[in-house]
Formats: sequence, C-alpha cells, structure tokens
Amino acid sequence: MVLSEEQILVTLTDVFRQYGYEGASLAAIAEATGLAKASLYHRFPGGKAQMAEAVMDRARVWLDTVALVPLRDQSLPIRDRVLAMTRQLDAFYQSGEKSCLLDALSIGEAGSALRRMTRDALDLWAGELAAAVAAAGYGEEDAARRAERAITLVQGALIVSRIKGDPAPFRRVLAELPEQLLGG
Amino acid sequence: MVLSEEQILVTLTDVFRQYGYEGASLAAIAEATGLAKASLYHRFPGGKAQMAEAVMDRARVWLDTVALVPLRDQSLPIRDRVLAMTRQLDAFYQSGEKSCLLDALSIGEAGSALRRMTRDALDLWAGELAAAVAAAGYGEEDAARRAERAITLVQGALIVSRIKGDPAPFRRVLAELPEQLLGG
DNA sequence: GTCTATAGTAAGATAGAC
DNA sequence: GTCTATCTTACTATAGAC
Repeated sequence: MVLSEEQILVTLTDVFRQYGYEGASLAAIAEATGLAKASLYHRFPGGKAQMAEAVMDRARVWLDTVALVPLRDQSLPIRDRVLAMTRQLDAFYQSGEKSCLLDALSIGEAGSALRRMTRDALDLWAGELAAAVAAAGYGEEDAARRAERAITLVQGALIVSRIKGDPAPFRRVLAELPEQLLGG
Repeated sequence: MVLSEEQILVTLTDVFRQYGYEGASLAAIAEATGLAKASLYHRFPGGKAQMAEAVMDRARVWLDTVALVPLRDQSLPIRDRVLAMTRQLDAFYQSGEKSCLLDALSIGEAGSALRRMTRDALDLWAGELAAAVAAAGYGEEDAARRAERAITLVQGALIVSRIKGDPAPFRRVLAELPEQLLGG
C-alpha cells in the first residue's frame, strides 16, 4: 500500500517527539509507518537525518500557515487572536499528552541542519508573537519579553506534563497564556 | 588511575544532559570519564540504566541537601531564601549553558525506575518550593501554582536557551524568579 | 579496579527482485 | 514504490588477564 507523504510525516512527527532523535530507531519508524526500511530510504535517501528535517520543515510550515495565522488577522481583537493560537497548540500537543518536537529534536547530537531548523522555528514563533503583542500597544522590548516568556512556559509545561504523566500543567499554562501575554 | 565515584557521577551527569539517555553511548561515556567500558561495568553492573539512575539519585540528593536547603532556613526573609535557591540553580546549569537533566533523562524509552526518579525529583522540588511560598503567607493552592509555574519557567528557559544557543533567556527567568514566586 | 579483546545484538543503510 | 535479504558499523555487554 502506498501512503501519502503527509501521512508518513504525521507518523514520523509522533515517533520523533515520543522517542527523541536518537531514540527513534529505523525499526521503530518502519513499524509505526507500516513501511519497510528500504521503502523509507526510497522516500528519504538521506536516512533518519532527512526524515527529521522533513518533520521539522513541516512543523515550521504548520506554524507559519496554521498556528500563527490567527495572530495576523487584524479584524479580530488581539485576545481572540492569541486564543485562536492556543487552540492550535492544544490540538498539536493533544492537550499536553504529546511531547514537544522542538525539545525532542534539539537534544543530543542532532545535525547542524536540524539545529538551524529548530532555531528558525523558535525564532519565527517568537517573532510573530512579539509582533502581535506589540501591535496591541506594548513597547517592542516588552512585547518581545512577553512572547519569549509565553514560549518558555509552553515548552516547560510540556516537560512538566511529560514527567508527571499529567497533562494538567500544560492545560493550565495554555489557559493562562492570553493573560500572560496581554495582562498587566 | 582510580577515580572517585563522585568524579565519575559529575562526568556522567554532563554526558547525559548533553546527549540524552539514548544519545549517550558507552563509548562516549568511556571517553568522557577516561575509563574503559569494562571498568564502567565493574562499577555499574546494571550498565547504562544503572548509570542514569545513579546520576538521577545524586541529582535528587543535591536538590535535597543543597539547592532546597536555603528554603528551609526560617531565619532569613523568604525572598533571600528563594534567591539563594536560584544561585544554586545558576551554578548547576552554569548560567544556562548546560541542559536540563530532568528533560534529558525523561525523554525516549527511559526505564520505569528512571521515570519514577525524575518524577520524584520534580515532586520534591515543587513540594518544597510550594511549602516555602505558603509559609510566606500565600494560600496552599496559590503557592502550589506559583511553585509549579516557577519550575515550568526554569525547564522551558533551559530548552529555549539550548535551542537558541544563548544563555540569556535562562538568566532572565532566574533573575525574575523571586518576583514570579512572591510578587503580586 | 583497571585493562584489551571479543562476543552478540541492533543500529543505519543498501542491493536487487518484483 | 514496495519488499526481502544483506552489508557494515556501532552498540551494549562480557570474559579473562594483570
């Protein structure tokens, strides 16, 4: 059976964020996707490194074309825009039951291309979030700090939720994110 | 040359938090410690799993006997106690240049014993921090939320700093931790 | 308690048939 | 584009000498 590239990338994303880059063996990937290892190499001649880069590229595209889109909709109140972003995050992380992709792919001896991609994704997220907050009337620097703190809370909450085996900390952070970004 | 158990655990801690559990190969551990693989097995018959558990156990002891000690010193103002804890964290994480051990050892297929140890360490930290905040006059539930949020910020900041290759986010979070815990 | 040497296994990756 | 079978390497772990 022939799977679509999209279906494979969804599965790869799950495997990488569950096991991390090193922990995700080709055997595990083959089993999760239902494809033989040779078939994976047919689609990703660069092997596991290319698979991880494809996953990260798709994550950046998702950030750019889905999660961050509501932030740019100036017809909505800023608080609603932020709220729409948190709903996308909630879906991507399944309310805290899935681990963070940026974390999983930035640990260990990830290649330099992958490192750059995780950094770019983080910068994209932080930049657009800061711009949205600044557009709400905050100073550039204040907005940048609020955006950085929001992202920090999301990343941290995903770790705390994973370690505790309890999605509640992530849900709490997500619920308080609009106030964190726009309050005070 | 015979290294002390403590010297080995210091090195193991560094290797595990740099590469993660899966990424830390015995070859890398042997090179970092200067011991042959067989010598490592002499000291840790349970192999890599036992090494990681020993590292995590030492981290819990450090938390209990070093980092959290100032929190219990009721002769000092609460803000100074929290500040003393942040100084210990700053030293352990070398101002954000070292990754988070709890993160590195909780990702992937870490054994159930290791999982329990990371969770226990997190609970110990959260519990004592919440108790200290509560002793400053906050309600139990409010104190627990503030403690959870502080730990979330520290974890998240370590990830952001690692991805960006810039310790500044971690330093900022640490500097704002007393206000985060006790302000408002 | 250290080492060299090696066993046994699982990893990433490839060849070639269909 | 898929597969089975295989190659090579690197891994975890052990044996046995000093």
